[in-house]
Amino acid sequence: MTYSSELIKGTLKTIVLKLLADNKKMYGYEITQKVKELTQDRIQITEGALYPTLHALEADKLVTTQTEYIGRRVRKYYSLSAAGKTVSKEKVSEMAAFMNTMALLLDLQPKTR
Amino acid sequence: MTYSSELIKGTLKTIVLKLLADNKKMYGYEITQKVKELTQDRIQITEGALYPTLHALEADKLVTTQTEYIGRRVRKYYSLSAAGKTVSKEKVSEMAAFMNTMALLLDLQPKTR
DNA sequence: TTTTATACATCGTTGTCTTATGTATCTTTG
DNA sequence: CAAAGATACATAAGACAACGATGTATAAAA
Repeated sequence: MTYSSELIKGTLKTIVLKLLADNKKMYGYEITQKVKELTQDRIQITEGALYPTLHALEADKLVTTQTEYIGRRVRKYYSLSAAGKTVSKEKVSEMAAFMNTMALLLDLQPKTR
Repeated sequence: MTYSSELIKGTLKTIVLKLLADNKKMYGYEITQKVKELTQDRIQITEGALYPTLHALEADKLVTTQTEYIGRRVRKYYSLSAAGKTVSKEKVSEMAAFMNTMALLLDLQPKTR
């Protein structure tokens, strides 16, 4: 089962930045698999969404890249820049605050209980 | 302070349905003010987003409307239909589940603590 | 009397994601 | 061994939601 994709909108960049903050370097396909695994298949990142996002992060200088070859196959690793680390933290805490507000609004038990 | 609006995307319908579940009948402007109040100005619903959403909910038969006049000014009240009540509950619990998953993914303290 | 608040509505633009498509290599399986 | 599936990148067309601007109109406050 997957969430109605509407909810996931706007969270992709945050997810990617957080994973990179935890893992030093990751490549695109690895990110999709990691998210699938961590969320027990509940969130599936499509490649059509991920790659443009990674390219945007790179254009914004939030990540740096390094290409490696596994046999003859290309693998493009992404790592957070200094700026990326800052933005990652900001995005994650913004998400946390937003979730608390939503919990309040939707009358769910708030985290501070 | 307002959240980077990206996060709010996809949650508007859920918010509206939840408010209507709690309040029997509300009109558009009232909804914008209620959300502002409940979230202490952290979430601001714009009219350009709200009215089309309300119209969509109506087209989907999730809400019924009734027009009233306050003096000479029109006010359009929205109420949940039976189907709307069901969908409201579904959307809210989907949102709750999604938030738990995101908390897990972002390594925030999960709600069950 | 002008500004602000209330109250509705639509429309063009933007941004994000989906779905589809394309290329290529490597591994597993019938 | 051939086909299918997994790994790995990428782009492009289209859908859809929300933003920001704009418009109309009434009521209240400054």
